[in-house]
Amino acid sequence: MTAKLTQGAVEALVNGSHVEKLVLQLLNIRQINTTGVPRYRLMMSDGQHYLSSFLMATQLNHLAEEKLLVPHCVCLLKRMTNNTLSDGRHVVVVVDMDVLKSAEDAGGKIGNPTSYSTDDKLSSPNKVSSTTSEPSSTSDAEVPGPSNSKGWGKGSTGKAPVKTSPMKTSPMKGAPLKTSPMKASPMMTSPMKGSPMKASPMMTSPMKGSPMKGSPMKGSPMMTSPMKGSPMKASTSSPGSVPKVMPIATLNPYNSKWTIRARVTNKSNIRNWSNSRGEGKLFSFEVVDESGEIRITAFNNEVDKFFALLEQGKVYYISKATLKVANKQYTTLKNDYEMTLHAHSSIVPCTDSQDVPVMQCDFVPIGELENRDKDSIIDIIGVCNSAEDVSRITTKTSREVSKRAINLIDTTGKMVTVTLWGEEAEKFDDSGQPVVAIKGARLSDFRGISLSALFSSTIMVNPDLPEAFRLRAWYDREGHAVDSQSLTETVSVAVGSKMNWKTLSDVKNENMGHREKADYFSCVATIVYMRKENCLYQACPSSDCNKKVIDQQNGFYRCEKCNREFPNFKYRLLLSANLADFGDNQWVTCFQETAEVLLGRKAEELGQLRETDEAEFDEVFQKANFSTHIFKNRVKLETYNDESRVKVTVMEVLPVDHRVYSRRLLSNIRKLAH
DNA sequence: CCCCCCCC
Repeated sequence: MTAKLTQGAVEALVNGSHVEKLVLQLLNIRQINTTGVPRYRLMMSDGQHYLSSFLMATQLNHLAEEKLLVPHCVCLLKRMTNNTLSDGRHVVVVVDMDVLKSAEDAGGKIGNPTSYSTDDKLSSPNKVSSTTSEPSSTSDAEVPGPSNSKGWGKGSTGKAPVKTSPMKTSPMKGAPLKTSPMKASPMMTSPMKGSPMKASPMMTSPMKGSPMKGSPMKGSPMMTSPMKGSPMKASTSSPGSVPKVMPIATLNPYNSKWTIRARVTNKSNIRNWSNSRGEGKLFSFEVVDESGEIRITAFNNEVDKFFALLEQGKVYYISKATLKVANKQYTTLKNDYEMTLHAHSSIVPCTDSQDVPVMQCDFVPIGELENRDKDSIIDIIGVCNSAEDVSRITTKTSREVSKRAINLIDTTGKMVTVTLWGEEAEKFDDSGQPVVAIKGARLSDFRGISLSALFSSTIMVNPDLPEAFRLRAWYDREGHAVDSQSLTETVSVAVGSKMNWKTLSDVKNENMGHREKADYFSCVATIVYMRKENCLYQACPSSDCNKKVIDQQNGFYRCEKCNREFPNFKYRLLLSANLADFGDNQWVTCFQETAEVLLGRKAEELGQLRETDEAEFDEVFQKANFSTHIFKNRVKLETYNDESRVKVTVMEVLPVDHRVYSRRLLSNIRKLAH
């Protein structure tokens, strides 16, 4: 049986129609880069036409790596971004896709598709007949390169000659694409309504714009794979030519004949300096293109010449500046070099600039900050759901500076506080819960985990980035209702103020619970034993009664408290557990809610499990054992039959990683232990 | 040629 392909799909894509859920047959797959994260280009057929300009988003690479995507398999394309390049060509970025039918099951090529490659509209050096039974992709050996590199394939690459075998790889990496934002936007998954900002002409590259299913915070291919050995590199070496636009990533101090076309992402104020070596004024700015980023500094005369010309967010042709090795101590940009302008430097505004990316960010999900090193420089994006008012503080060097702490949340359910300084603090407006992206913030361990903006940080409010659109949609849909757990301690965190931290030996040494009223304490401890045999009991099914029922052995259960018999009962948990910390251990009692948290299962589930699958029932306990939590406890001396002993009841169980106070406690415990 | 990155 042959699979049914979506007829006319290729034509619809080429015409820019909004299409979804296409069933297409893979005719060819090819890796288009040799280094970095692999990127695959697909040739797909709808049975009538084939098109080779499908680019697979990297999160689908596993399909290729698991050898599921082999020629003739039938695919369901669930999500795409359809990009029309400025020269009319199309690139369809496949964002989500399933393999419906293996190549084997599909039983060969379906129909006799002919080429519908839009590339054919252009003169192509390696045009291939569309009637070949095994179409090769050589008519478009490359994903289109940036800007003025219109040539396909032959002669357009630097290191490797273009071969004509269908599976050849090219040296191009993270190929930048031109895009028409208006064409791409209807296929964006994020609703444009209630978007962080009106769509601006400064659209990011389509790859950057590809929604990353499952991992919205993963960096885009652009961010992770700086373009090296791009076609543009070779183009500059053609003899007698004027300096061609070069990718920033290819600049080095040994070649002075270049022009870059780049967007200003961060422009400093003019600053004066004075030291033993002299005095003067300077400002610096950062620029980005598809390939990378670089910092540029202007001194004295160049300050006068260029400061007013350069505007943040605008694109310029820049040439004739001095490249020198960047001092990594002072820069957070991903470039080994930086630039200094001199008397002959040229900076010219560029008007056709929409293909130059806005910024290269590699956002770290807030929930992942805990795994990053203190003082590391990271990019962060989140919804600012609350913010402090601006305040003035005096630094250790007696300078006055404004500061404002803002709280960011994201889909990880975590919140982090970021401190903004100076002008950024003063002008920040948190109204409307804006999406805030910060490039180059520093991770601090102050109050647990917090972030601080630096002079070099770029703060973007409601940036025109796909991550921002996704966050906006998430926040408006559900995020606003999420009670995010803060990684940063705040005085207002109730849980912090209520915590009466004790080690288990403290509890004994201080005779806690011996007074008339119960004592409460919190500890970080590990479960070392649970009495699973008696952890469940059959309780009265009436909603507000948890009394143990007596099995009448006739299908009825009697509750003495309610003085009634019921045909059913409910399971309740009453779990005895032994907790240990580094110095001591303690038996505690966990009732229903806390036991459910520790075991990760509902009482009813566990009851069923015990009846039906004892092995899995045991597994639940195996899994929970030796887990470490924060326990909030009540301790009280209780007397049975003239025998007194301290009884500890767990009131609440909190995950260790969620509560910053535990970090402090854990650190104290570590100190004590040594 | 600068290189400050703050405060609770």
